[in-house]
Amino acid sequence: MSLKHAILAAISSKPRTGYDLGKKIDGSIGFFWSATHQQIYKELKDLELEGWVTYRDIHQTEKPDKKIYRITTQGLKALKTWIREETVLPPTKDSLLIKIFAGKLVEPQILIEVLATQTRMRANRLKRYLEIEKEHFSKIDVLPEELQFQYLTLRRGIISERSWLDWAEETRSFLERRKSLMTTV
Amino acid sequence: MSLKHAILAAISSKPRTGYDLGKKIDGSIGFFWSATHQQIYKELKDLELEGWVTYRDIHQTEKPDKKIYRITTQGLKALKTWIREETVLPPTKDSLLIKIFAGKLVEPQILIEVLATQTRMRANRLKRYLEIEKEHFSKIDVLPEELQFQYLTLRRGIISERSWLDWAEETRSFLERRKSLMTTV
DNA sequence: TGCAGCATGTAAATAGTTACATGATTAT
DNA sequence: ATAATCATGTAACTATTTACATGCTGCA
Repeated sequence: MSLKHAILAAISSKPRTGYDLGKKIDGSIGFFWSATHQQIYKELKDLELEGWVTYRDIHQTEKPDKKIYRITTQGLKALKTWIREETVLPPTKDSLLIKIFAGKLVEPQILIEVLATQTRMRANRLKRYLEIEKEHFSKIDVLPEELQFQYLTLRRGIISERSWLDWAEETRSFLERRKSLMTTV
Repeated sequence: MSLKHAILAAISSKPRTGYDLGKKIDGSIGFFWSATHQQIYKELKDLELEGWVTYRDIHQTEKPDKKIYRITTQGLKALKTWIREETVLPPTKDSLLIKIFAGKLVEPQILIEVLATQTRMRANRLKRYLEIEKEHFSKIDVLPEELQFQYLTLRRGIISERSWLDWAEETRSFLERRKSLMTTV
């Protein structure tokens, strides 16, 4: 699929190690793709065989040696070509929605708790995103070009978490209403 | 993963064929899980071996024979148990965001077009959702219980498509600004 | 002493996609 | 004639997850 391209995009602005890519923090791959380190190492190996990336071995004494990967001219070309190709809508896969859908099978309180836990996680994520926005992207028009694009992907995260929380509030109030209906009858 | 549970949830309210589940229209599996028919047929077979669903062969003369699957008592129990278990946040995987992230590699016009195409698709999806809302869920409080829960998942779809479109507008205006900057200089 | 962070991987299993296959009916 | 709809599947491949593995450094 496009883990390949996610990696290419992430190292196109700045060479990185597989370990860095796996950490998913900062303005890297994490905003748009999730992958385990095992998968990333494998993909980097494949990308190297394909000639789309190269790496340099860095020997370290205090820490394990590492490989810094950079994109090649061919890799850059492949990435640019891919950008012009058709973009599919990401598939929907959300197990919380399965639970909500089947919600009448359990007591309202159960769903309220499930939703509350997810809300906490989403709210934390939003908070993290807003901190990144404040720290790194407050003066958007004087930012280097590639950071401006990275900011657009961060904005996607912020907007989408906010709207998730809106839905959660709507849903919570429905569940609370239902709960009180069931206990008063 | 949870295709199993998505199927259980979908047939818990009403027995269905694999074909029905694969169509993803209406108030079924499509709001929260996407899967090809091949995968669904395989999963149904596994679910049957596990004793979580049973099916009846329906012989038809005008159309191919079919199997109607229904959830078993064990299946229902398994589904209820699963609802109480920890819910993970769905992984982010959006190839459009990869393209935006690497946006400075191509001319602004390219990205504008890529975004416009996705916007059209998302707007259509939203329109479809709003039509379903109007047709099936306008009088929410007199709806049978399970439909109320289905409506919550539809609301998720509506809210999330709307917020996507908000972000797209923000992004489009950024790209247009950038485009005009590049052509005037 | 024990755990977190750095850094890289192999192996096995599960999940998901793509290609191929069949065959009747109904609508254009 | 051609395509779409109904309906179910197998086979091959690719993508992803989970479990296991190593070893050093610095901190509590």
